[in-house]
Amino acid sequence: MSRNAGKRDERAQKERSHKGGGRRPAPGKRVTLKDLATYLDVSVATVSRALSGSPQADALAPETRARVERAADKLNYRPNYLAQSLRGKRTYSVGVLVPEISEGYAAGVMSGVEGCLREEGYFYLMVSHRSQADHLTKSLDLLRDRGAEGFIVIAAEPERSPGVPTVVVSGHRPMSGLTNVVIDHDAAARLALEHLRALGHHRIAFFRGRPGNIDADDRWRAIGAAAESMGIRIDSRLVMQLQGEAYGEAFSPDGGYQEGYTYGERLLRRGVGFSALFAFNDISALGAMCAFQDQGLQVPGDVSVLGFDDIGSAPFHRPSLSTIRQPLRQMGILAAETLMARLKGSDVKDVLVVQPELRVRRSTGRVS
Amino acid sequence: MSRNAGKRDERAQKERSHKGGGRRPAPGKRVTLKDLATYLDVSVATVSRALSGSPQADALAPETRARVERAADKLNYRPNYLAQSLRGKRTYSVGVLVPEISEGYAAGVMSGVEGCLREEGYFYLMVSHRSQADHLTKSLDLLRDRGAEGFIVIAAEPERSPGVPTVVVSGHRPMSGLTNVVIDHDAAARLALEHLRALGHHRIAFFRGRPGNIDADDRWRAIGAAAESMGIRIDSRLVMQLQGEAYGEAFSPDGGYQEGYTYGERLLRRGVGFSALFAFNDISALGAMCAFQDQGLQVPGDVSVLGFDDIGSAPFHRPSLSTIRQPLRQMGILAAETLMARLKGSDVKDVLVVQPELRVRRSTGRVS
DNA sequence: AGAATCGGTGCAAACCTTTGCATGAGATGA
DNA sequence: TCATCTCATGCAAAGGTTTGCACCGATTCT
Repeated sequence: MSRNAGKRDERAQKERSHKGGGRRPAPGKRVTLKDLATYLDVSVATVSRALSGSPQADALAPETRARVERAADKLNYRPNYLAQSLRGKRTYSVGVLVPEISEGYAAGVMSGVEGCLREEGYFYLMVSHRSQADHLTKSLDLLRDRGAEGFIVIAAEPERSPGVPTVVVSGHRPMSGLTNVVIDHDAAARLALEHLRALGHHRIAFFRGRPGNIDADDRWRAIGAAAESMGIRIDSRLVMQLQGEAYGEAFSPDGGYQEGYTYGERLLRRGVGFSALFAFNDISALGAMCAFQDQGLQVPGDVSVLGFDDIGSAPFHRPSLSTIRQPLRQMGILAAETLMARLKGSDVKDVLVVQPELRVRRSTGRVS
Repeated sequence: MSRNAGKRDERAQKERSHKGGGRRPAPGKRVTLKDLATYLDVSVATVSRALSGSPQADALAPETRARVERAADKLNYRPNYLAQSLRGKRTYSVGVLVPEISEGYAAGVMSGVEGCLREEGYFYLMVSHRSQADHLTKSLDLLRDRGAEGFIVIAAEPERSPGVPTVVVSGHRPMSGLTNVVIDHDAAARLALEHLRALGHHRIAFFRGRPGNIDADDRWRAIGAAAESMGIRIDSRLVMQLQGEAYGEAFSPDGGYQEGYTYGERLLRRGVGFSALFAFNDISALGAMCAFQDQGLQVPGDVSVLGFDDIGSAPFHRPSLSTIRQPLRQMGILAAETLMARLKGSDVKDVLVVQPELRVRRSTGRVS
């Protein structure tokens, strides 16, 4: 059983002809360092060092190293990730928490996150929190148990600081060891209201985000502030509070459109005049736009509609949708980069603000 | 150093008052089985068994078990996933390969996959393959190294059988140890063409899927077969081949709309008359619809447009889009369930066929 | 009373890798 | 020729868990 030393020549021959001397491992199983070691008749330590690429490798005889590399290649050795991580205490994976996997906002952000993480050699475990706080908390624990070195949380706010570096996209609540990436809501509100005012709108209707939504309150506050500073009066009868049942048992991605449609109709039925609607997001804006059109109104002739987000289909509705663009992908990139920096121990800002942009299309027009 | 037996009473007292006797582990580090064992003055084996929930646990004295459970609770023990997996050779995670994370088709399927996997206690590692075969192959290897017990591949086809149970959504190529979930393309083609013929359309234009698309060839074949059997002639001048640069360096989710728009215009410029368009998917259909409208045509008065997929916004365009519905979410559920079954060793079908549905809305109408 | 049985625990190996320290052989210098 | 140094490699522990087997004391049967 014990390794017998001083068999260099014989061993070398074995390797060349590999006629079962240092017998090849059983076919089904994965090749381990030990397999390689017995095959080459060296110690596992040597094999590990040869393959590690670490400074330790330089201490080895170049020839040995080459032999090991050849063998590893030939036997198709693949390091055991679990063992490596267990030993090294690194997993190179992070957890990503999204509201719902097929949700537009999250998907946009993720398109940025994904590329960045991959470049850094990180993998991610994804879980949807469905905008439920307890769900989120539990998932964070589960993922940390699972070795997540950090988190990116999208459109939700952790109750308490997770034990590891974390970036929250659209987070507002400051917390230690955590970075919030937020859009400048005040700028967004100003952009929107100034655009509408420039077109002559005074009586503006609003869709407020549903209560659980992470952006809802802040944005609404910003709208209030901007309106006040611009001398625009907000008529509470023209403010519709979205409910967003979308995350219930039977989530359906088109729920948002339907809700916009419903609230659009309801708005008209109130009989309070308005010439423009500033919706909470594009989806509800588009739903409302359909409702208006179905009631025989012209958009933007009779009523202008302004969305928020700038989803992919916005230019391809008729009329095309004017909206406040959120640079979702860029926010994702920013989040991922920041998390990587945090993981490397660089210290980073506690809050990163990105700027919205006004996209003027055809759904907003001069008041008639 | 060796554990001294026969200290029951003393030990019990320690536990109650835990005045540092079985000293609590250092605060910063995670609590391990060993910590628990020294704290309680039993062996790690016992602690493991008490917490394992396995049949072994029944062999323990109920009192011991309760003591361990209390302690685990008090010290907030969390099992080390890496160690468990290393030992047990189970990781309870699977790999999911999507074309692009924010892509509509994949997102729809994922919404089904996600819920099912979570219920079974599985996590998933997601990677996007960007429709590139080499990318896919490498990712499969990487994920397998990472402990993925199985794969769900969406909208791509592995070159060779991955070593582990796999389900391919929209896969066509049969392979050992692999299940394909496909839509019934023949039924879809018949549904579409019969609908259009019933409305009096004879001259029908088509968008073919871009070359790399996994469904493109099969669907086109099915369309050809259906047309032939129905005596409908396909004019090659009315067939546009989408290119789908969407997955290039600068992927943008709205690329598909733009492409549909472009090809819609091009179709008109050819000057070959047609009364209906059957597009490869909803996105390109909607793009084309905009192009037609911008050229002053009425949809469906002058030309009918039929999509494929039934994306969430389809009912909320004007006119609302008639389309062949693909039950994406259901396909995702099916895929996940099948993978779970495979992992449990049940034997499952090699191919699962789901049925498309015709959704008649307002973009298709009687030929004038 | 002695033997067989059984219930409750502990020991130690195994999973695979990494790495500090030790060891051995050969080379160099005095 | 012997001590010293260097270079290449091996030993063994550690990381945390699970589990087959062995063990010990107590009960039960004859």
